[in-house]
Amino acid sequence: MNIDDRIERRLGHDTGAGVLVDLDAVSPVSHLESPIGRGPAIERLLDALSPAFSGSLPPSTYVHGPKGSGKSAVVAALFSRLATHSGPPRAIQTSTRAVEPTLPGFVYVDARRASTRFRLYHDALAAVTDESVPEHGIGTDDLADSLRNAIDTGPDVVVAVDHANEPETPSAMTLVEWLTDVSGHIVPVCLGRDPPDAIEWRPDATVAFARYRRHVLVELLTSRCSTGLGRDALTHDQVREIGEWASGDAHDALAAITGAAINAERAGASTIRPTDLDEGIDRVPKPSAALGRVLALSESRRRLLYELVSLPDSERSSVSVATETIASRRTVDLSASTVRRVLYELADAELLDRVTVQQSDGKGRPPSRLVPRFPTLVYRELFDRTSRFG
DNA sequence: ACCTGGTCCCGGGCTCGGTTTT
DNA sequence: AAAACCGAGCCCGGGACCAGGT
Repeated sequence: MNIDDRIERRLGHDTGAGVLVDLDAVSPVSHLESPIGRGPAIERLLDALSPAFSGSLPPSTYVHGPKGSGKSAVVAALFSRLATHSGPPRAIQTSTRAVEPTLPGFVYVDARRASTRFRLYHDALAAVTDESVPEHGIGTDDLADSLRNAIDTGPDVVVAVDHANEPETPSAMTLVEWLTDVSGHIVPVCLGRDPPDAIEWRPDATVAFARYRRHVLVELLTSRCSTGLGRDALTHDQVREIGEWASGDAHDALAAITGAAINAERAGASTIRPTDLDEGIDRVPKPSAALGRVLALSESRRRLLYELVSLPDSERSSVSVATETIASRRTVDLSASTVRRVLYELADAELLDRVTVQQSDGKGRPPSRLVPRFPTLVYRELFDRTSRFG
């Protein structure tokens, strides 16, 4: 038993009696195999894809709706299930008897991790072949050729690309062009927050997601808490309070609950106390960026944000002060000038807010305070947990 | 005029798969 | 077969320049 395990045990992580039993079960960044309360939306998606079940190609489709409305959860779960029903990869294709019409392949990729042509082709190819795909050292066009070969020799492929039109991801239009440039046998399905008339791309079909209705969100939260938290860690009234506060955004609601549970856990409490809940809610800014966006950043940027949210307010009072202290940290190996540039980039990407302070000491343009725009408590915990293993 | 904060851009170097040479 | 080399994408560093204040 190593030291971390011992500490974990003292923290009650593996006793089963703790407040936070399974972080993944309540975390806003993990999705269930069977999403809760989105039956009608799943039906509408299946309606749109229905030509695939009778042997023809489904239309290109744009799935849209606000943050935390279940788009990713539903499409990821649905595509992963559909993939098990579509014909197995080419090798066995010839020996299978076609009892039912051959379904196209179904592939889900996340534009947050595949924001360049190279990465998009890489992830799509990795999903349709068993062979390993090089991460570096090969040209984008070579990768496109490999993808074309893989697709044109088998059944058509429906590729869902999640998180289009975010600050650090390409537009749906661009993603679709990248895919259709490779092969005419790819049907694109894009997911995004912008309404259909606000984007350039003209899909054949659209599927809209609405915010969770209050009682559906409460049902969702109750279900996830039942597996993720200790028994009676959260009262029904508390769940309702969160549901009320989150106004239909499952991401924010789960982030608040997870934060509250982390807080209670650290304090050694046996249930989530009102102060824990307040703290959990307090550490989810509104509006909040999706935690998944932060986690998709490169290692160096995640490290930088971790250091930033760990700073006391006084050291975040201006970009230059924050730059100086972060750059001097031993765990950060970026130069001060890069830290500064990245902080401005993150603010531009709306992961940080720059709040200009009006204090007239000194000359020059007044500095601005940096305020994180994502769930900081949960972020710190997730960062701590993942960085524990090298 | 002067100062500091903020934006934008690009050259260079790093890593790593593929290719050529030894 | 091994080693040297090449070129791909991507990240870092930093400088030029613009914006907004005294």
